[in-house]
Amino acid sequence: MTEPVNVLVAVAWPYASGSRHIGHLAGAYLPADIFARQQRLVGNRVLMVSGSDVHGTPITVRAEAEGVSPQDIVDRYHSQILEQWDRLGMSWDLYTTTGTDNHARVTQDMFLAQLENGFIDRRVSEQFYDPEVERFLPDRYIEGECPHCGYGDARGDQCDNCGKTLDPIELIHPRSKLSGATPERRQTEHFYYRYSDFTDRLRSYLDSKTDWRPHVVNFAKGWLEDEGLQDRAITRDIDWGIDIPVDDLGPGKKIYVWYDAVIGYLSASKEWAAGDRNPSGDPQKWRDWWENRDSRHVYFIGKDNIPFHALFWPAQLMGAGDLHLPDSIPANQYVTFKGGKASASRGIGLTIADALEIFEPDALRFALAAALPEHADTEVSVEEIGRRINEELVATWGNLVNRVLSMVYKNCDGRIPGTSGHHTEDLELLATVDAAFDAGAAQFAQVELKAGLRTAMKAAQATNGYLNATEPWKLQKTDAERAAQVLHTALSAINGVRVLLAPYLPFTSERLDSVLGAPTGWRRDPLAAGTPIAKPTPLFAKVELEGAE
RNA sequence: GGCGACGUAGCUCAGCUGGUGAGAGUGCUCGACUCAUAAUCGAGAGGUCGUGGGUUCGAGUCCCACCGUCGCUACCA
Repeated sequence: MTEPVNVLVAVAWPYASGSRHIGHLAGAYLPADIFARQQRLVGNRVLMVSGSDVHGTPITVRAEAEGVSPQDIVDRYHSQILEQWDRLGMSWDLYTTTGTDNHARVTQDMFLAQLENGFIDRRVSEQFYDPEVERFLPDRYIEGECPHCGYGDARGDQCDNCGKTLDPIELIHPRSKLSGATPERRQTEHFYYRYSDFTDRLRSYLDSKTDWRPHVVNFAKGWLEDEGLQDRAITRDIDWGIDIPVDDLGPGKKIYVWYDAVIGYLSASKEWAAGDRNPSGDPQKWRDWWENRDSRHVYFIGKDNIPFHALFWPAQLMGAGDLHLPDSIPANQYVTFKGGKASASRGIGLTIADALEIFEPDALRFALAAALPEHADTEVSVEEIGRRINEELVATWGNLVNRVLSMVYKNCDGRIPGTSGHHTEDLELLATVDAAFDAGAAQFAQVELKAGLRTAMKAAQATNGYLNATEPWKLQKTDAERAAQVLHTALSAINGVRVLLAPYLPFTSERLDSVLGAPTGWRRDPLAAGTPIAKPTPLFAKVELEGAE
């Protein structure tokens, strides 16, 4: 085997406002968890981090609408998200929030380093201001009449009716979404990050990423094509956010979300190192991932997040010092429902909570993993998820385990039989399963998780075929010794397949530990003959889908 | 408007740097089997690879145009 590598599995930070839907799950969280689990089995040192993004205008607006504090909103959704991760089997090394003191400190340190290095400066600009609620307004909080189509409720950034991109200045009869007041223009001073200084470095950085998915690298390069990256303000007139570590601008200003959110990958790594979950106890352990050229950083995000992770975040890292840049950003496309992008706020598709009401966690993970939008938008529906579970997961894998365990239980005194040698067909089956580990490892290295699942399922199908060919239920009557050999072989194959599937199906794979023992790595372990087995029960129940959805 | 991705069997999708008769899963038909959650295994039917041009000895795979779908368009993150 190759030397263990330090792998950072960095997962997009969900916004702690509103419910997550299964598009988010299939887009980022589930593939991250599958990948992380497989990498741990391979023997790599995995650090999988993420957390809830607690800053941003929408949270403050929602808080005001409900008459509670932003922290109340954050607490509500963060705990809801945590509970769902638990039910889904997400194997975080740390899932934190951007609301910690640690995150504020790391963000401020990075800000100061970039300021010191000359990549942050101050500029004055004009912004829209709502005099009634005394707050500066993001573009999309200004509404008015669209100058192109006359639609009355166009937002300041875009008209939902004709789809044209707008500048709030263009709106006819602009009004604040918060109060309805007519916005005023006021001057305000902010810190800007000089992203434009990094255009050339980013260009060669992206040019070196020849193995990235085409849609990711093309999209990122598209931003650099013309005049390169633009500098962006990284502070805001807002009172909910991280304090600016220098007081040059006066009160009422904070660091803005999208500058600090990506820093969460680093701050969470430091929080992990300093905490109880770091087995080494060394608070400097984060350096093994961030200050190590041989580590590998893989970012799991949806395609809407590509600019932030392929451009802005690398530029921030470059400006802060010698920290490890993203090695791979296997951004997924979208899961669609009836042709539309999943969106919890628009009521399209299923929320994670809805899905967990209908499907058991492993079955849901299986169905979504089989439909990951790795290369193109992928259509899913409740019926399709149910079909995948019943026709593929239950029929091929669940039934295989059940039929073999049932025969072993009945015919072998309830214990794993030993074996007195193998026939050619036995060895062929085991060789097929073992070969799947090599094929699967190659697919995981490319983060082709859908293909990895197919590889595992093919091994399961080969085992079903082996049973139909050898017919141990007949041998039992004529040649019990050979029947035991066959069952031993089939169970050994299952022992391999369950490891191949373990990244996808953590709960049910673990249920087999009592019979097969815990996996020791990305391989098929030998069986422990004589291990008693209980009367088998199916790993998965079929889903009953009544009528049309 | 600009940019990007996608458009391949009924359905959901693979097809890498162009090269023997276009694939998988599922569904459908037929057959085998009955240990197993009416599950399994085998065989078969089923496709103008969006449309029209072009490059090439040869294109699903490269180029152009068009049609359709989706997304992004920098103050949602």
